[in-house]
Amino acid sequence: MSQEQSERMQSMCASAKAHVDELLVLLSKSKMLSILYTMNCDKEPMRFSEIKRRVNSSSTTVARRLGELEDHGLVIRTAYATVPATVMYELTEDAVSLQPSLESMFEWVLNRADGTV
Amino acid sequence: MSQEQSERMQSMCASAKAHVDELLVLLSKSKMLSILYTMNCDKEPMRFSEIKRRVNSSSTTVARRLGELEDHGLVIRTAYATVPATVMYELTEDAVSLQPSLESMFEWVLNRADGTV
DNA sequence: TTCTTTTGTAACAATGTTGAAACCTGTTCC
DNA sequence: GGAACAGGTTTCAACATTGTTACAAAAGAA
Repeated sequence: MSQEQSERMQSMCASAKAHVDELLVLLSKSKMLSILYTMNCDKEPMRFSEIKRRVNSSSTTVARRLGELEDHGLVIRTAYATVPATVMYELTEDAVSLQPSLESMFEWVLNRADGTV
Repeated sequence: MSQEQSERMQSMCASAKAHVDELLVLLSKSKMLSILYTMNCDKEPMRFSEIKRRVNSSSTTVARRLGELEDHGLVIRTAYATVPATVMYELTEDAVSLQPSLESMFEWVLNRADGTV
């Protein structure tokens, strides 16, 4: 960790620490990293069913995660009045700026998984 | 995500996918990211009590996480026969190679937490 | 002898999380 | 009218996770 970073941690007030914790809890929820990773694959907005299919989880969980991401301003939900319904999800700029870290994290995970096979 | 990366994902066999999932579940456990981040602060081995103090969690949880990390070859535990007991934990090379991603992830989290204060 | 310390573990009650199943909406097709 | 579709929500029972408390070991200090 950088010197600058650890200094920032130490000088943080209680409310900032709470926000850091909140974000870490958010990112640590089940399927959260997979959802973010998946949504960055195609840079385009993605449908609910497509996300669900790719991360291989229940509607309930996917809906919960997407809701949490929306609450935190990390995804934007857009509903179209088609029949049947079409809803698109896309990452906000803030979320996109997290992607490089996430990508190299997945790179590490993929390498590690290869090794264990 | 890189073209290469998404190709790798798609061509993965079931067992590799299971390993990826397992690693993601591991990294998503509570306090896990904090522990890895903290242990990278000082590049030196760290005592149990120091880790516990810094991530602000119960002995039980910290012990569980460190055990899981050890099981996955991400930390090395060394016990010294002092009285009272001294036990040092340090990151393995594999874990150290994850740190750049983790650092930039925390950088993002810190920036985001700053903004919300 | 009893207290103290570090580093845990075991048991357990409380709490949190999950997915399955049922249900809902709105519109088009038969 | 009834089915079908996407995209959910609600409910709920099963399951997972958490922290608290109690305990242990080992040896030096009081």
